[in-house]
Amino acid sequence: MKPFIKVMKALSDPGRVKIMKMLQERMMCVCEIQTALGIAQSTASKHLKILEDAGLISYRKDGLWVNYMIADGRESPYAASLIGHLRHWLDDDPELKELMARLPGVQREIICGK
Amino acid sequence: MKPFIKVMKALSDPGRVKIMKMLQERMMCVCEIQTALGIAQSTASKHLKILEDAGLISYRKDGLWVNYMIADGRESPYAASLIGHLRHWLDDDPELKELMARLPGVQREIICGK
DNA sequence: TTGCTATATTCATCATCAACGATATAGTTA
DNA sequence: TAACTATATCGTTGATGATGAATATAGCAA
Repeated sequence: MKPFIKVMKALSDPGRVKIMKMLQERMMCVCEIQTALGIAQSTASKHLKILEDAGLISYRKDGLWVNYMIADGRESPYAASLIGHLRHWLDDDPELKELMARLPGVQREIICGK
Repeated sequence: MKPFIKVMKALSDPGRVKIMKMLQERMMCVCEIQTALGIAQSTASKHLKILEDAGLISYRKDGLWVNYMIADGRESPYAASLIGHLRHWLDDDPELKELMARLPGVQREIICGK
């Protein structure tokens, strides 16, 4: 029961759903996600941890950066199923569409390296 | 986005997931659900309202009783999809198995009509 | 080593939610 | 009509969760 509840809870927050939709497009580091959503760095980091605990995303370290990406779903069948649905679910949501349109302009080189 | 979040939130509570699994077996009135889960009547009623708001269950009044049942899913594609998955998900969960085993003994005639 | 940078963690605050008891409502029966 | 019963709603309390500022950690560079 617990793994299932974890996945549901993780996807019960609009900010985390937005992160999933963005990662569906490409992998991102924390500062990119923070900037795209306009939230504090600690908030972004915590959301990512919750998604990762649920088996919905994974990460790979690259020097100082941490690249987050959609998980392969091997860790949880519930996560795997929801990941699949989220590939098309909410595609018509106006707020998400606007976010996705802004996504190409969100690049770590511009944001972090000042 | 909001309807999706509603479905996820509704299924983020173990008690409500248990209600879904029980209703999958047969329709039930509030006092049966209350007894099966060992919770207060007001708590059961509130859980049912949350599930109904999410489009996961519906009800039919029968005199003084209110029979709750799994929704047909026409109200929300997210609800419809999760309802489908929940037909087999969590079937191996020990706590749920024990609950389902007790279900046949939970009958409104025995509980309510004292 | 020392500094610099991206991320993680801690802490405090505020909001949301689950729980129960008490009360209100709706429908039945006498 | 007046009781009785199943359910819904109202208040309140305690727990959980989201947020941001501050601090700690990890890794690169000089």
